[in-house]
Amino acid sequence: MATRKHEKFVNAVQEAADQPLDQDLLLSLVAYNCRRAYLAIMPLFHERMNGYELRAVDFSVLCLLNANPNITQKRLSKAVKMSPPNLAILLDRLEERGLLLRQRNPLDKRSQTLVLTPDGERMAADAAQSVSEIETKATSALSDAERAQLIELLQKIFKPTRS
Amino acid sequence: MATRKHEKFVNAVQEAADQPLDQDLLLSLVAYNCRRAYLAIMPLFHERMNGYELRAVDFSVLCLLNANPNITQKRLSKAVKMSPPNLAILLDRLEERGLLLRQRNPLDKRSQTLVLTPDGERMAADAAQSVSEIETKATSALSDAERAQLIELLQKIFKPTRS
DNA sequence: TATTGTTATACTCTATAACTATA
DNA sequence: TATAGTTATAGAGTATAACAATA
Repeated sequence: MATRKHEKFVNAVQEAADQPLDQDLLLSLVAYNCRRAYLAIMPLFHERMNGYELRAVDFSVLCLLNANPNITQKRLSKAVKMSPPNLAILLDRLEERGLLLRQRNPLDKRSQTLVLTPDGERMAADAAQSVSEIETKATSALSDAERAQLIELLQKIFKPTRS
Repeated sequence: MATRKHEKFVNAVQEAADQPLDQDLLLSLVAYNCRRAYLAIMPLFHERMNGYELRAVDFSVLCLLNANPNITQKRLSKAVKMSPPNLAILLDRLEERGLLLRQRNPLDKRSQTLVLTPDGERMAADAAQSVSEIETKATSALSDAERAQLIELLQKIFKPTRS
């Protein structure tokens, strides 16, 4: 009967509403947990980086250029996994803000080399300090040893094993 | 002199080109490593999920509805961290494909409850099996114990500590 | 002919405002 | 009045094709 069926449905809906959400399958997947942890940290990151008007990629670029002055856009593009067209406009913005300089590569005039300006270096250092504080806060549930091990395990996934 | 300065620049560029990229700072950040590991796994995921015509979110939705039949869109929306407008069109697509059913909630006619169809359940099960295989492959550099510990450490970051 | 970087453009994702129907 | 869901739309992020300059 339709009423019988409907009664069953009402019960099922009521039970679903009372039950806590079962996420066991997703929570057993490494990728899903990586994403969740990342999404948990990033709001703190964004909040702090707003003060510098930097997005995550912008921060990555500043860090890489600070540690690797005079590399080409090509190498930077590969490092930040950003396509050359999209990197170009990111660099336009940072250059307009006086944070970096594009110079024609004297060894191969097709390419351009990148260096931070003194302002860029200062911002890279300041932002890195802030990010380090955020990291500590965001991973406060972990001991130093756990944090180190977490990073080691994550790197096993994406770092090529030299053997 | 300009030539002297230029010579220095040429040397700096040459040296930068010879040097391997220094990414130490970024690699010391948990969030960065989470993202890198995630990005390393996802291409495998996408490749396999193309066979089912499912994106990551679609897979999450199928998993959650399989484990939690008859929950409302509201609860699902929160679980997958997707805004109601965006979830609506995702559900439209899955419903059109005959994978799920939207039913008016008899206990509160403003809301709708969601259930997978038999086809939806089958696809959820098949896709979950595939994803489990991908996970094994993508994390093959880790022992079972390491994999379990990695997940535990990640969850410490985003799971609320009940204390 | 191949490569670096740019411009233009399209596509996907995500976010927000305004509406409807129920409560 | 407030809430669940939808529609419409705008914005950010990402991807691709075509071009200029150089190798």
